[in-house]
Amino acid sequence: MSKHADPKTNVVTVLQERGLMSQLTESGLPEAAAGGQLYVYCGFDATAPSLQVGNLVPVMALAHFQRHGHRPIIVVGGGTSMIGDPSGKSVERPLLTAEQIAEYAGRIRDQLAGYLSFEGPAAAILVNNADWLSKMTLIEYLRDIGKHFSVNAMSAKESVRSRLEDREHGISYTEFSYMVVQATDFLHLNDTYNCTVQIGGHDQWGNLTAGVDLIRKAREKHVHALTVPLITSASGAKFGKTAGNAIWLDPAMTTPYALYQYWINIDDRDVAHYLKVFTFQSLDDIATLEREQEADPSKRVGQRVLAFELTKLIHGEDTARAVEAASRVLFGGGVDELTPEALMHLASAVPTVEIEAAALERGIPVLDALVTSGAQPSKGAARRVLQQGGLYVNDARWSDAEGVLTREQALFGRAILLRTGKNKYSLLLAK
RNA sequence: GGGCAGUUACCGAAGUGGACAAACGGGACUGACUGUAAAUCAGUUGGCUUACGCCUUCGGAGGUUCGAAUCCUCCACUGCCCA
Repeated sequence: MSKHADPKTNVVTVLQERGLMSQLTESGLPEAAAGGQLYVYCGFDATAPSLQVGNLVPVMALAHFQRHGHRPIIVVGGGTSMIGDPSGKSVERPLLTAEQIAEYAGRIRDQLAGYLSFEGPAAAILVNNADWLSKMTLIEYLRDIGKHFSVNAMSAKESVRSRLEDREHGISYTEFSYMVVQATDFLHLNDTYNCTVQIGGHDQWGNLTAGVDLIRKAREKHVHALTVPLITSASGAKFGKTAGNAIWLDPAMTTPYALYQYWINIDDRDVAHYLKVFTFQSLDDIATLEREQEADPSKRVGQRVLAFELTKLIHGEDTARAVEAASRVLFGGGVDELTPEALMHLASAVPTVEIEAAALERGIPVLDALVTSGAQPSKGAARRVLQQGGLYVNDARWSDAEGVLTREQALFGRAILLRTGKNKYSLLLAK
């Protein structure tokens, strides 16, 4: 696997080859990239305490830029998050305090540590747009920025137009201004760092070009905008979600085990595509994996590499090995192969609930166990699953709703492995 | 400020006094088939209960009624039109 890009290859070509490019302004970015170090920026919302896997697409694009010697700038949207992008449908925007944003910024930095280097000649820079947006006066904003925007042009942008036509929601003046504010960011970064490239999601195109236009009008400079594609899945399921919940990069919000499992379960048809987009594996290596995958799809070689690499990038190699091992026990040999050491690995990977040894001695009603372990939201739901034949205790189907779990079932005298459905595990562990 | 329309479960959307825990679709869950895949088929999808059943829910608060998601009053929010 080639970790470092061939510096002679143009970064734009690389992005294209890997399916990381959707739209690009016709402003000569490939030539500019070949001509020397560029500052490339991408903004991230600060409304959630963590990035999610969907955010990794622009992150990968930034990482490729950095590996070609360019400097990434991460903008935490402390200011813009308070306004709300009209392309997001949610109306309510939490007003975050400066402390919260600072905390989120720190987390984002940690989460990106596996992707971007914050040291060296191409060190990534992390800034908060509240630092400059909150200092701007209304008069300055209207005179220096607003003057360059035509309402007619703004109204024509997809993000605004769709809301104007939407009888249900409409659009507030605040949200309407979003693109102007984002363009202000670009202008500021251009003034401060001579930043000339902005990256964003496909739906950000209108906002990115607003910045390009502003810099052209206000500074008579030509800068670049590039969007990464919206990642889709072959089955039509939303990318980056399971059961409607986002896959977060924060291990407290999505466990590394769950993250690993998410990638292991990727549809065959998407594997090669995702390997290109989300890993740094060489295209040759990916082609090899693709051939192996075709020869024997049931081995999931592609998914295994995808899951391992992603877990490693996000949580580090040790964690990746641990969750890989845990997954191998659960979906390979099963409980028969479980050793006391492997059990400890499982406990750190699978959702685990500690119980009193005495409670286990007395016996725990199985339905209660399902609820306390968090495997099911209510006893009714637990009963339903059981009646449908979806409950397994230590990998053996369990059909007695009145049943009680005792030390007799416990592995090594202290652990009971619960499973609902095909692959949702949880562990009860006596102290 | 005035007028009109709307707010139903995870989402969309029916329901306009009793047969409503609330149609239908999507999503999700479970099973069969499989490879921890896809597709397909079947079932499930408010809480408690072995069950009879009981309890809570149709934007919020009151009211009318034997009985309210449905009628009335006030309030909040959203959209459209007028000023």
